[in-house]
Amino acid sequence: MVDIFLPNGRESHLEVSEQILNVANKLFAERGYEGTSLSAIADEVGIRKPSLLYHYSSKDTLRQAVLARLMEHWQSVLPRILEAATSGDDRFESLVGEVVNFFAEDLDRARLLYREILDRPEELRDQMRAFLSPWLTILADYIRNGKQDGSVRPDIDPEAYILSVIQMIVGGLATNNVFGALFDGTDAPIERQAAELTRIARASLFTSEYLAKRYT
Amino acid sequence: MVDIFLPNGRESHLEVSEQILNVANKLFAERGYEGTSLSAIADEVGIRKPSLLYHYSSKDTLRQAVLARLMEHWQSVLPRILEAATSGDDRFESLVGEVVNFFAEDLDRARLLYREILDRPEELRDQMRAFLSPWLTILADYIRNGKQDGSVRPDIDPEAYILSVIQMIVGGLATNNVFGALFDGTDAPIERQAAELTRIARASLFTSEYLAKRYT
DNA sequence: CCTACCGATCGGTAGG
DNA sequence: CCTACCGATCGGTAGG
Repeated sequence: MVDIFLPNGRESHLEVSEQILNVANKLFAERGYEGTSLSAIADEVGIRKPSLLYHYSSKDTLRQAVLARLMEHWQSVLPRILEAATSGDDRFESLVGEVVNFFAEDLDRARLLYREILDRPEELRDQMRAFLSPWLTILADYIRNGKQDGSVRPDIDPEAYILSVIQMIVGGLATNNVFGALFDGTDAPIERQAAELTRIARASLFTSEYLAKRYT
Repeated sequence: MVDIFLPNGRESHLEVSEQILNVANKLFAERGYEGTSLSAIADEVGIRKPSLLYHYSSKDTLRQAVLARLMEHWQSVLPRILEAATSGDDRFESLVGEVVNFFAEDLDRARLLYREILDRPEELRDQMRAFLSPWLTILADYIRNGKQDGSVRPDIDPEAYILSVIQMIVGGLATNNVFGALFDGTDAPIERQAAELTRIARASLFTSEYLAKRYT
């Protein structure tokens, strides 16, 4: 824990093990796990590969640490997200907005998560179950209640809807630099895509009667 | 071009270069480009690595050939898709259905495409522009017309909507084995997810007035 | 935190 | 289509 200028030019006031985590997160997201060497990570941190292996005893250990930190971060914002979903005036916008913000504020989160899903589906399926199931159930029940009182469309498939919307948000942001580049203009495609994602999620959830009452 | 039993047990009646393409497509989709060695591909085909390099002079050449074949295949079904989009009675279902079918009939297509987008965004952005722009323009105009006659929701962002739906379909199918496993039951999650994706796309596009007239 | 080093595997070539 | 082989790089270890 020293304040020095690193070879890469950035001043550091972070523990080395945390710097390693940050660099690994970035490179794994950009180039993938198999496409990133331990030397490349060590270089960008400003240490040698054996020094890296002192902090994380293997490449797989480092990968798990990066993924675990993402999941912990996600869990730390979960209470706020769930509160947004079940109270307040514009709860739907708040809910989707919180999820969008979490991934939009660091697109590498979306890219890393998507890569892990493609690389290790069995492991991620278990992780997603652990970190998503609690509020998947809550939200699905919430949607079913909405069907009863007529605010939610009757032909919706609650679980499939929620998972599709999550996937649409994460995937849409992870691929924003490709799909967003197909827009006419060249300006601010993230906000534009995020806005349309929110609109799609809202319009496909609520009945027009409810929307007319709420949003006019 | 001989009919023999390969070491891997599958009878072959394909040109070797086509077998290589098939195996490479599968392994690139499953493990990624960096996670797949030329030896692994050659082994599964039943030849040696230098023989593979006779057909494709480098690993990158092979990657480009795999991607090119996917794009050509996509272009070959494009006319049918565009026809479905602009004629017939239930044109919307046909359009989305064709896109869903293309990727659902071989999930490795979706996985490969998504991996390429993450691995090489600049290259894929150009490819997507070439293979998507022609009908992105057509469909966007079509949606704008729908705004005029009241069949399409006025607050839609045509380009962002189309690209979001494409991403939702490709991403939803590429990650189906992970997200689909979170459903209650264990049966047929692809059809269930595909059905909900179609519903979301439809409900977020049309006005309720138009849907009431069309689907009752 | 480092230097020095390990066996294994990588993409690719020579030559037939 | 093969065997034999190349330099480079991989993840990881020994030892300080």
